[in-house]
Amino acid sequence: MSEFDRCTGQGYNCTQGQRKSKSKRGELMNISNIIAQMITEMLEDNDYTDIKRNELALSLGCVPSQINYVITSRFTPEHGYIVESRRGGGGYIRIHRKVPFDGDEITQVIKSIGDTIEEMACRTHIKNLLIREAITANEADLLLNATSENCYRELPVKFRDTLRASILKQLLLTIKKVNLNEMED
Amino acid sequence: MSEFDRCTGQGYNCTQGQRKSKSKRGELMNISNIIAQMITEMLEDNDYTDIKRNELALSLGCVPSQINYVITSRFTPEHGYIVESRRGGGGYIRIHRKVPFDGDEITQVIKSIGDTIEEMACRTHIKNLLIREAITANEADLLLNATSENCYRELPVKFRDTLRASILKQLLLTIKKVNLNEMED
DNA sequence: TTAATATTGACCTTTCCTGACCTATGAGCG
DNA sequence: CGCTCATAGGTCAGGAAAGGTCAATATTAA
Repeated sequence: MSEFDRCTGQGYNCTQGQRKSKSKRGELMNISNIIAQMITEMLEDNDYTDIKRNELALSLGCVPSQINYVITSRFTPEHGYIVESRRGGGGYIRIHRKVPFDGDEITQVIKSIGDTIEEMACRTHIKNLLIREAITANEADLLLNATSENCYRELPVKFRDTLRASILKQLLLTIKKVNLNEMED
Repeated sequence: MSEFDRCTGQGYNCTQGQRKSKSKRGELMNISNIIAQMITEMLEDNDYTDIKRNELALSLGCVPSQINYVITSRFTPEHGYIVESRRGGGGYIRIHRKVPFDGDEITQVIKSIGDTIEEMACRTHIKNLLIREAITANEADLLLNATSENCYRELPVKFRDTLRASILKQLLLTIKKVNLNEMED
């Protein structure tokens, strides 16, 4: 079972205040899973959901930073989510509906990229996507430039492949989302 | 806190986006946003609009200086606005919608970006380019995501703004090139 | 036991809101 | 004309209201 699969279960089961009960599928219902499920449910019928970090933490009886933990560990681009936020009065965390991961080329590439990727491997992925017409020539051009070693000159070598992977995944997910939106029109 | 208290999350109330709402993101309506929206609406049909600071503040139930706050934080030249004002009897604040310059806007932005740029300044540039129709909504989306702090998490803080600047410039160049190619078709 | 996950709290940054005090303009008066 | 005062808008520092980061610890899974 992948890490991702763990937070897609049915309704959470936290009846009698037992700190760690198990749901039907046997997932440990710790607070992180409960938070993840709440968010997942909120996203069922909406393009995005805004959460108020402090309020949610209060209502769940956890510290606010745990919300961040859940988001950074389970609502990542690899999982198909795009997250934005604002601080200050009236701040929020906005989580966009999961971009469906249905086995298309873009998804496969995103999933296959680990935490790091070299420039060459990156180019290969992009060219493949172009050949298979999963992305347009313009999109390929953007991706190639955004992940080109050129951009990373200022950065110590050891960070380059990490950043490249991160940006590539984020951009691919955005392209996919944009494509889906256009198909709906 | 008792163990029991931990599982009381169901009642949590959040604001949610409309499914398939493409136009406006549901902005949180604090007073600053209301003021900003009022000004924006007043500018929809006019090149400029005059506001009376004290009157407006009174009618909105906020202190006059909050009007200044909104103007200096959201109606800056970077956002595409020019503001003038007069004090004394019959004073006013006049907000102009900036006349689009006819040169190449993308180039101007690239030039204005130094070696580093923060996420917020970056967003402002991108939104401004979008407003001026120098880039498309999809391109803006890509740019926003490629420069989102999310991508740079793994990097030591000191490199983030440098890399962001580098990537933003590179992407803008690519977009510009693509635009030129398309004009030739 | 060891590695991965989860939880917590101290401290930080951004955004919003407020009020005290400052500056400019114009009208009226001596 | 020059002074004064009422009527505007301007500035700034401080506090409040959010969310973010990080590293230490605790718990669970392998």
